[in-house]
Amino acid sequence: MTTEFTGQRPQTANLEDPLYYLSNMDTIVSWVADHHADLLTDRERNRLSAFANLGTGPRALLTRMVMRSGELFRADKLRYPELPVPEADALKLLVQEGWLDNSPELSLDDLFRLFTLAELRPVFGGWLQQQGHPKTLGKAQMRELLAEPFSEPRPLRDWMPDDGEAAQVVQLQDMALFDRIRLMFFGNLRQSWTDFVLVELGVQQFEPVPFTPESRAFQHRSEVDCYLQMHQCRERLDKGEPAADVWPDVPGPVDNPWLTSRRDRLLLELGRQAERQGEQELALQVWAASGHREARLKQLRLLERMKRFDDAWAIACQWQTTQLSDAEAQGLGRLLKRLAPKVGADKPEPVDNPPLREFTLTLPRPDTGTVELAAVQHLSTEAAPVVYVENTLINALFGLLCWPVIFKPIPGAFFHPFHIGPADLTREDFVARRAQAFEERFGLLKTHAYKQHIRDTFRNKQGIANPFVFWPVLDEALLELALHCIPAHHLESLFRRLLHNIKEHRSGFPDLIRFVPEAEQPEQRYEMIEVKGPGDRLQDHQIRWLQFFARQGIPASVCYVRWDDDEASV
DNA sequence: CATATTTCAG
DNA sequence: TTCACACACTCGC
DNA sequence: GAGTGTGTGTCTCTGAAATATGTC
Ligand SMILES: [Mn+2]
Ligand SMILES: [Mn+2]
Repeated sequence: MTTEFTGQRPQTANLEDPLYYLSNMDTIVSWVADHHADLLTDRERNRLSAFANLGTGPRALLTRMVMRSGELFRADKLRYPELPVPEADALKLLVQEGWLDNSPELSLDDLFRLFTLAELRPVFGGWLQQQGHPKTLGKAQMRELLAEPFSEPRPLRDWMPDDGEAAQVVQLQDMALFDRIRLMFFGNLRQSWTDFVLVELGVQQFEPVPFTPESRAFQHRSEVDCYLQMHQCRERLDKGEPAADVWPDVPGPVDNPWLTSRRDRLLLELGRQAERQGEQELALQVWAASGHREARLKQLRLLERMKRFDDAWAIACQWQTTQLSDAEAQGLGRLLKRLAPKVGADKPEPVDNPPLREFTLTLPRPDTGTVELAAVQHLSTEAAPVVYVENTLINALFGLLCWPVIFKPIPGAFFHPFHIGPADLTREDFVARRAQAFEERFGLLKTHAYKQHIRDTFRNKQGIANPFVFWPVLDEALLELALHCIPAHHLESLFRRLLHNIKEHRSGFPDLIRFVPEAEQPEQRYEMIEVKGPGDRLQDHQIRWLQFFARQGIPASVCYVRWDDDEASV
């Protein structure tokens, strides 16, 4: 049986093939070798071709190990009856060919991951007893006590000299290469070999978007390196390594907008940790280097707290002259208001924000369930049903109407069969590259044809992944209510604002929507309601949507809930 | 011995 | 191994 | 009011096996 991919796209292997995982691995390896060879070093190319030339048994066993977690394995825990050769033979060959190291140095942590408590007790029991510790320690406590005196890594034989038949431990030698090809294939490190299986099981369905074999996530090796290096930095931060130690290893500015925004996010997080670790100057420096909105605001707030008002004022004024998103304008506005008196400048003109409709409900405290559900319970009637939809409804209507635009086969947007959405969805030029196509979909909103398009898409694309459609919360009844009650020109307003900044505007919608199908005024057939429990308050992006609703005449309000047994707040 | 958590497989 | 949201705590006015 | 940090549900599914941990 051939394991080559057939045709234009990588294929998922049938699960009745006991070596289905090997078939999938071969598919990825040959796809990368065919389409990304110029992004590989000579050594990497040779390694991949050596892999392809391994016998079925060793290749399958190596693949199993690559798919499992970690790089260290006990030979006695590798049991795969589907292999055509004994595991021991396959292992021996993999060691010979340099894919595995059969006597790796093991740290104490490695040892504790590889062996069970019962296996470790005989090894360290004596030593621990000599130190006066009880013999019944748990694994974590044992490791804690041993960490200091046994900090030196050593081979397994030196850890367990008494155990004549101690299990063999092997270490995978080229995990970095397998991660690299996975990254080049998927364009991210979040997806993996398991995507093939989930598709085959039918758990996940993807829109089949045609793409040319030249389509790929990376054009230059330096981009792959940059991605991998930033990923490492992120992992080190997550592990708790000091920001000052990680900062020197963050790649410098790049001219690729996608990698730039990933770098901006990394620097935002690095700055947060720096500040938490008391490194204020480092935080300022890192945030200054990040183009992320939140990084800029944090830089300014920190300067403010350090009483460097003139520095902050200068940066803020400079920033204000650029094109600001709603969120930026909101955050910057608050800062300027506070900074102005400190530097003796005139108070900035107050923005006149539209008033928001508000009302208060006093409800019995529910013994179970959230405040939103309590509000639904109270507000929902036969004639005016209320549904808890948050972001899902408007996003879904948009995703269904604009389905063909979202999955338009634009160069570079799709490059493997497992895309939830186009790779450039949150990039600056996403809409510009599809402007005409979006206008055509919006044109449908003026013709009443849109309802049928949305219904048809709902039925035809059922279950297929779409970045805007969360299928489990949608049903025919909800869809029909929404189509009946929300006027087309309201939908157009909502969708246009959504498109104006997808990343910032796809969330922040009110919790509830109330439908009043029989209302006479077509524009009064629904209302969106944000529920706020005691102690909760509107978030910035919720406020921005609510203000937008108010300006557009879209019915919305804020419902403040009080519990009727709560004396204090009466 | 019962229960929670982690890992793996498909 | 993220994202969106609620909730809890702090500070200065 | 504003900023910050934390917890929670959810993330792409389901079931089984291994093992850590707590209680008796
Ligand atoms: Mn909510
Ligand atoms: Mn709410």
